[in-house]
Amino acid sequence: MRGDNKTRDEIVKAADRLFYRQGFEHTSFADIAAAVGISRGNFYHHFKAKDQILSAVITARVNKTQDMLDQWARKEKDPADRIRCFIHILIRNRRDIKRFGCPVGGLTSELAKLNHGAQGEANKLFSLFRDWLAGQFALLGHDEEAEHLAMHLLARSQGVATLANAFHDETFIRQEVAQMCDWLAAYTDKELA
Amino acid sequence: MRGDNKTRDEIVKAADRLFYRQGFEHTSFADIAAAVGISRGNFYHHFKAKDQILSAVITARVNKTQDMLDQWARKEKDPADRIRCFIHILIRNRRDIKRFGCPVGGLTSELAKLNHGAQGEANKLFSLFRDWLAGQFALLGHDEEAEHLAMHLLARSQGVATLANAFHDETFIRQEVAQMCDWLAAYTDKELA
DNA sequence: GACTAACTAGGACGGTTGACCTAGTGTGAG
DNA sequence: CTCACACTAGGTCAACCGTCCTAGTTAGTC
Repeated sequence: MRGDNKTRDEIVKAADRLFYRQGFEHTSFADIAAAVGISRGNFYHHFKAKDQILSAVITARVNKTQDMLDQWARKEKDPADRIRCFIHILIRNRRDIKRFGCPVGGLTSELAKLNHGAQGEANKLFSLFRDWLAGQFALLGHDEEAEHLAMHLLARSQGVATLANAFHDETFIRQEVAQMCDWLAAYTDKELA
Repeated sequence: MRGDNKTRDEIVKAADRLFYRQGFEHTSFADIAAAVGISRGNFYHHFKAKDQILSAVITARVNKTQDMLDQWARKEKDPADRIRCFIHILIRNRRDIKRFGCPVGGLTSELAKLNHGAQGEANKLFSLFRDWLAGQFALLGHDEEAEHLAMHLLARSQGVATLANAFHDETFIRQEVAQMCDWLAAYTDKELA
């Protein structure tokens, strides 16, 4: 099969999953190879080094995230509903979050500790959410504080994920999501008034 | 020197620092030995395995944290002021948080990904803060919701640390600390009213 | 059917890791 | 003084890591 990226895609998919569950450094080529069902030495035909797999994983996550944000913007016309879509990721992914934490925060923190060159790339994931959220808050008439509101919401989601993971507690996620929605309502009521 | 734990204490101190800055797995015996200025093979007289160094580090952190909480309780009589002490750790440690994130959350997340046996031990750090904060909220007359208020505050601090680290932003810490104090004031005003 | 290039398998490499061992040093108790 | 033991230095070990290499297979093109 000429130019077929099936194997490459499967490597990225397996690496994505393993990086999330075990962390980047703790995941070896042997782990990924076993998950995909291919030989170890085969990697270097698709990727020159492990860092390139990381780059591919991050790129895939960025694209997937962008698609998700676009979809929310298409589906929901009210910016407040769009923001609620973001908040509810915590509910939708609660099982994984409880077991493995937040994929974005986890990778970012690890790369920061490794002082890895791909830190900037990984941060694009956070920036993507931040800028999109800020855009929605601006649409709600909070231009001045839009970016800070976005950062605030991002931070709260992040903290909820970390603690839900530490305490293996799903209930806490539901409680905090409800509170975040209340918090959001206080900002949307202004529009109605 | 019989029974002198000086070297042992220095190993724990250096390991503590390096685990925070580089992560547990990414820190090797060679790193710690270089930091302390001793030989590699020397470790096994003080610790049987790397995991025992981790245990010692966690125990040291737990004791240090307990002392800090006791000190706050001794110094401040108003529970609200005590909680403000907690919130202001973010300000006091802003430099390190910006560069290395939260020591508690970072270690907990890493051990969770490694599925390491010391997860429970590390979580004691979180529990310590949670229970102490819950105690203060109870003193403020919020018995029923004390634990959730404690978890809420813990989550927000955690999120702030993660994002400050990701975006290398100290200003964000100050903004969020101010907001957390405002949030706290809403709960203390009830007492005054 | 022959040629080319994409793709795969699996072994070999240098380097690093945690762990272990042994020979040696220094100090305090008797 | 001398013996015992806490302590240290540094080498060795197997296991694992990311990387690289080569031989073999498959599949499109002419």
